[in-house]
Amino acid sequence: MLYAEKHYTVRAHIIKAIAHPVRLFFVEKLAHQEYCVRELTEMVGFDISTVSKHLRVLKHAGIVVDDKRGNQVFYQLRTPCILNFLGCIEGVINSETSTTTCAC
Amino acid sequence: MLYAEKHYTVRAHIIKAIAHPVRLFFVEKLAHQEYCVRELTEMVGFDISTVSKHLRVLKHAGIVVDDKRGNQVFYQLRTPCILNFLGCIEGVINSETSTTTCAC
DNA sequence: CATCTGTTTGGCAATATAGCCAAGCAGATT
DNA sequence: AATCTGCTTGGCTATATTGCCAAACAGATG
Repeated sequence: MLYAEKHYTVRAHIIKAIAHPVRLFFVEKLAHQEYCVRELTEMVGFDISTVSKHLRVLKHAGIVVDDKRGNQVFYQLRTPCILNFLGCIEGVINSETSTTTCAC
Repeated sequence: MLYAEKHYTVRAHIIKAIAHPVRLFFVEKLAHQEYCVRELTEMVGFDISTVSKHLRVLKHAGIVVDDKRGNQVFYQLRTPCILNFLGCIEGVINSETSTTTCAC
């Protein structure tokens, strides 16, 4: 058996963190500038507790960092290279033929 | 609200397809050569029905293609750029400081 | 200190996911 | 046709995820 489960579990955990519409949106927003929880909440229209939990998932995965200033918590993308990955997803969406190559 | 839910749902669906240890392993294996279901099953040690369902998830997401030859079904990576994405995940794992840049 | 804003946490219900087994289907082979 | 191998599908249980509400907590401000 060639399958090193732990190796792939670690990586899958990180990928899973961005495998949700709201969290994916946050990753893109937080790539350009930092936002506090309330601002992000207004953007997506979910309950603030839901947003807080999504941000915790991203933080735990090492994708974003938080910075508490006053009574606000600002989140920011920690690993900008995640964006390149997202370009790759566009390739999957746009490719029509089999075994297509894409921009990234 | 700036959040275009459908746009992100489509992309999250694709990412979710590779956000599982076994499927991530398959993506890497199938990038180098095609394998049939039985071969992949032997590699991971799960029930063949479980493996078949994982492959269906990858296929539905447009990440792999299948090719039936005789009574075997061969799977192959359809969008090799997915591999670049995985390099990015290594960056997340290895980065210690905040807002790190990585290779990709 | 009381209160207001901003955030997190706990708990719950609804839904989705992952694994196995059993059964079904499709080509091969005899 | 019977059977064998290879794969998929259906069904089930266990677990994980996602959303909300309510409550708790932390700084700010009055």
